[in-house]
Amino acid sequence: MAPKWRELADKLAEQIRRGEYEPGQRLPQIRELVEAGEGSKATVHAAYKALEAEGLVTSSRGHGTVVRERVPLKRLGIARYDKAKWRDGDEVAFIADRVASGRAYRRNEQTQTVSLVEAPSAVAAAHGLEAGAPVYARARLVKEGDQPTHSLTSYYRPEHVEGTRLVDPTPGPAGRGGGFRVLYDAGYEIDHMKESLFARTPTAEEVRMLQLPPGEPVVELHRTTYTAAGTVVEFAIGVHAASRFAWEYDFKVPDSAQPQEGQQ
Amino acid sequence: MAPKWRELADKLAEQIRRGEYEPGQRLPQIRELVEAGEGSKATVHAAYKALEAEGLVTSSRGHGTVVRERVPLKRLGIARYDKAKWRDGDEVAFIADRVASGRAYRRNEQTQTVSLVEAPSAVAAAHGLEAGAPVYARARLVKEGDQPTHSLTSYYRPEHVEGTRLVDPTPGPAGRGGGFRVLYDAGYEIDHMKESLFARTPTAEEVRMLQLPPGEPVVELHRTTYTAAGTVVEFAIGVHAASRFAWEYDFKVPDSAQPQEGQQ
DNA sequence: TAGTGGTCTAGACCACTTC
DNA sequence: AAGTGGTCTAGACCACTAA
Repeated sequence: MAPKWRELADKLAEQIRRGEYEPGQRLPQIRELVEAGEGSKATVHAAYKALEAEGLVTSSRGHGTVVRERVPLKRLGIARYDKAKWRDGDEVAFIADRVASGRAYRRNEQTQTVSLVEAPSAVAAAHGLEAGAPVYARARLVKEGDQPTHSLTSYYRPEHVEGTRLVDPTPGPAGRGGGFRVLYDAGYEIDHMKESLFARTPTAEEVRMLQLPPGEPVVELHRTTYTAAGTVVEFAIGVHAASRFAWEYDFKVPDSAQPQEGQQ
Repeated sequence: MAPKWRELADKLAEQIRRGEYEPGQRLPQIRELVEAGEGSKATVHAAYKALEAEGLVTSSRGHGTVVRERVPLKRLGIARYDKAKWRDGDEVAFIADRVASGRAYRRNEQTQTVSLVEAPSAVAAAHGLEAGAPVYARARLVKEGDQPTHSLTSYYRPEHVEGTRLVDPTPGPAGRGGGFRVLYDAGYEIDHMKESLFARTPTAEEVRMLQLPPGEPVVELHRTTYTAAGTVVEFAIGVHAASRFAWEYDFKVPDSAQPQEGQQ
């Protein structure tokens, strides 16, 4: 026998899925359900909290508990890194995702801080440095309108970026073409990348910064960018609200018994 | 001012991170903290529940609340699909991950059911069929020892697999080489793939089936497999416990102004 | 100011594990 | 049987939102 709060949550979830409560609509007030005999206030509250953790509703004091909109995922393919965008065009590289998906660019949708820090171990490993070696960290919080969608922190070796716009701590994108363009102009043309992804529950700090609904997981993306010579010129860590993105990769089925073939 | 339960949870989380409580060790009993003046039982319980949702501890009745082990992520690269493994070798394709990471193969670590179903919309879209068209669904639950790690359901078009071992509903891997080998023998050699990933909170059913700790997210993987001619021969949906996997992809930075180059 | 969800208490009782 | 976390109640009070 499931606990009472679980049964109530399941009942409400079922009603939401059947469309009896539509996105944007309010669920019954907690006190109403208490009077209707669904349990004490704490019990009903536990059920509402479960629904919130499962991403079905959001609650706010003074307003009520409303059914969440189901926003379609933004699909991120590797085309967002197309050299033509940042090398030849006017686009700012790290808003390429948005451009690719047809959203308008608005100013000040990104805040940025640049600082010289001691490399955390993952960063040091990617750059082939010892832990604690000095690296430049360029952290930005990317928003879509008022809504933060992800944070992205790039780490650079000082000898690659000192004297460039990248270490100029002016808010906003690093000028035309963004960070990849700056590296290109400095003689470091990016050539290939490795992306590594995993999901986890957010820290309390991330919940605050990304304005995550309770229970929403995050996807952490580690991106290592190499020149043709194999030098790592950027290692970036992104933290994304899970419900807003999907990642897509195309590749040939490898065959270690055959020479490498062209990329899909 | 954060709620009392949040402050207590943060205090304990900090102690865990500092190593004052080591993995496997018990946290203080709820009643102890109540007596120590940390709040009422409900308050302390709320803090413990938050720690559990954040993946730091697991609680069980009669036993206590223990700090979780931090198991290293299994890294999944595309090498796990290497043709040499399933075409030439003895390995069963869908245990290739395990073999690659040095784990022994044990029998009966996989249950399997095969059935003819009406294609859900995502499946129909991938195969270029109309929703509701008949497809074979081969569902398995992959375990490592007693611990389920992910479920994987493959969808095939009937004309590709009828008469093969794939539609023989015997539990266990589909014989030497697994599903890709069966398709190969039937004249459908796989050539390239598309993988699409996103994270979400699990359904109640998935929590049960994958034995997920409360609050643990899942990663859903959609894998589309093509022949060289571009025919989709398999579309698979995997549901993975988030804390156990990371995915890795290598790729060239695309350049739409240049001809395609070799794959990294 | 009225109405909403959120927190907190004190205590009873339940369900599971371990001995 | 003893000890653990989990559920539940009844009610007080707090914090935020909207009219």
